[in-house]
Amino acid sequence: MSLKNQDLNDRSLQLLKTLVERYIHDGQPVGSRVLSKDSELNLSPATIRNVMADLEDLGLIHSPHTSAGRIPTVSGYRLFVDSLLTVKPLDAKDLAQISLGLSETDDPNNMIGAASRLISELTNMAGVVTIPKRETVYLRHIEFLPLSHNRVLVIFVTNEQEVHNKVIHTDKVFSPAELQQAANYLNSLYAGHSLAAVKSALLKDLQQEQERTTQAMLDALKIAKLTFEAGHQKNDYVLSGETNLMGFSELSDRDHLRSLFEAFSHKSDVIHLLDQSMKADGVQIFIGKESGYQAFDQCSLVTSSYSVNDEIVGVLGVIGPTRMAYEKIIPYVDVTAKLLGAALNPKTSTP
Amino acid sequence: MSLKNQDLNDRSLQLLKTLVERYIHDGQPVGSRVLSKDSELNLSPATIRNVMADLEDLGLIHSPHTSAGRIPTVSGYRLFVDSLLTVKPLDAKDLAQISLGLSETDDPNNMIGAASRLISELTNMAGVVTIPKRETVYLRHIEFLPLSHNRVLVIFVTNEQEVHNKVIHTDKVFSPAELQQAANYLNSLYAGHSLAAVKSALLKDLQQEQERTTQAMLDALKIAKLTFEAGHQKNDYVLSGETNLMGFSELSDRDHLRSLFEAFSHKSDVIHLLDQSMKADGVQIFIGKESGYQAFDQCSLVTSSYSVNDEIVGVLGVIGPTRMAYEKIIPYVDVTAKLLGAALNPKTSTP
DNA sequence: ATTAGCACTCTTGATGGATGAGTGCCAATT
DNA sequence: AATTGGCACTCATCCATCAAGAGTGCTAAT
Repeated sequence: MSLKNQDLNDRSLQLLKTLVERYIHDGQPVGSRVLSKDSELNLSPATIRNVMADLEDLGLIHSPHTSAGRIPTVSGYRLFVDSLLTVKPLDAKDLAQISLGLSETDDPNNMIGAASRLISELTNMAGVVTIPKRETVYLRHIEFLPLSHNRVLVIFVTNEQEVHNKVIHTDKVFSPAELQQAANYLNSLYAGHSLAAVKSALLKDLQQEQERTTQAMLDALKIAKLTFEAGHQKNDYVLSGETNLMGFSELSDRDHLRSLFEAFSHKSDVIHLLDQSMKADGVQIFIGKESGYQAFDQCSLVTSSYSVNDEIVGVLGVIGPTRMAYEKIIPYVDVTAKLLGAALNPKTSTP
Repeated sequence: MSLKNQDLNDRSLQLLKTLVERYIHDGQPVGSRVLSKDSELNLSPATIRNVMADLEDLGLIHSPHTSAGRIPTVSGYRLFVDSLLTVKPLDAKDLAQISLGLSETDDPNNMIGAASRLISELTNMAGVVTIPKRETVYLRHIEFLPLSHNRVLVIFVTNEQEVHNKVIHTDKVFSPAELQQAANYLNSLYAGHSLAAVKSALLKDLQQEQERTTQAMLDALKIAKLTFEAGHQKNDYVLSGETNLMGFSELSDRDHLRSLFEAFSHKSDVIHLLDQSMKADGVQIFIGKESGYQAFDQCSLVTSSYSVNDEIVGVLGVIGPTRMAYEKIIPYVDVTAKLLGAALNPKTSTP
């Protein structure tokens, strides 16, 4: 009745491993017979059955019905990926494909898209990459153009080459010359400073300025305040190859598939999930219900954060059915994330 | 044996109409019995059957199998929407919802997204709106920022407030001051001209300039050439509520659904389809295979172009199953397109 | 501790009415 | 000449039954 020895000896683990591998490979519940033949250990099906019963008691596998084989539970998968998995190194061809795919463009935005497409094509699942989000954003340049009435188009550039624009409503109507002057003033004052620094300086300057300087400068500061008061960092991601997910029979349930795609549209759930993996570096894995979101019950998410200049700026990942070839997917994600980080690294000047 | 009178008398048309309406309403093939009760004309099922046989000979309806009722063919639907349909006017609540939804933002891009979302929510199908594409695009302002090496970030504004940016690779390395000077020069020369005019002027000026002016001006023109030589108008659309399509049993076929969503990702097919409706104004309808694209075999597309200042700039549409409530969808699309055009119209100054 | 044997359970697929909806056609009716 | 009632016929759908096969759990033997 009581479990023998340690609850999990090497043999049970070995069997769990081949069971998971086998199930991942052909998607059928695996029974004692096949497992007996598949495993190196020469054991009869009957013995295997005993071990399987133990594994089931531990909640690592379960059988969908009496006369079917066993399939891994979430805990089973977890144990598998954490300690049993033997990762396959990437072959040279794939590596070349990734570097090639990433080197096709200069524009960071296109590069994100390319990475997402690449990882989705390599894995035949859905690829997802978050838009880079830097801790410290430097203001590089700001510019104002008048629109009708009191509306002003603001264009500002952050970091190297990230262009943002928004429309603000000012208290009064400004002439083009006034706006030009304001931009010059603000550029001289704040260019090269971090956005956070600009915001706080702005508040301080606005108070002090009130007493000692010209109306024009005051106006400039007010406009700047309107510009920066709402956060401009878009929390967003690029998704590719969603349609690949329609090919997996395990996600066949119409409603499941629908809620999955709805989650992709709403974005917020996915973003929250990706944000979690942002903290850690290295590959992270959410298996099935571990994600905590209904829609992803039948899915696994393999992610890795990517870094530019040793700062983590985003996450790259793959979404697929729980039953995926983790030993291949993990290196794909790992390498692609690293290469993406490298490709995003602004080229250092070589004189 | 021969068809009586005119091939299609009023009665057959009347019956076709109620048949289509009935089928659209509850999705079941409709038989002679129900049709007999449903239609105003007091005819026995037997008579109806004769008429139905005629309609089938004309290719307007067909039956999926011997003992089922009839369903409309593409031609049947076509005849229905072209001449039989009685369009339902929009009720006030929906109208209010549309205007409200469109008035929530200033930014044209957000407005396109809002329109797409609105039409998809109102119809419970997929909404699609093309990014406005004007015939004549005016250059308003241009600006250069140096990047590393010989790369330059170009920011230019067209029309009222459309901001574009791209990275170009110049022949030589420019200082910030040189770039500033070039921008000033180009702004004074070309601001306010149409992009087409700028492009041709550029070529001419480049030749003439070669003989008579400074190197700086020549450089400026060269940079401008790099900027404008590739088209920048993105041919794109915003899609919403795709997931609604998963709810329709007639699109149930996994592979059909998949190829539909793949078409959405590739975009090119959809764009081509939408471009076709761009030419006509008023509501256009593609039914089933009429679109010419495999993926849309089971779908209908109801579109209307929308205009700003009497110039057609884009298309708004709805994608759903062939069996949709055309009499409701058509006014939805019609009105939303008109209101979108109005909302996009730059506000005229009111002093 | 391992294994052979065996009874048992449960899915899957095939088979075969029974039911009911709907048609097509023919002869009778108006 | 158009309409209608009647009737035989065709199919899809539903449901029950049955056999085959896979896999288990338990027990007794090794």
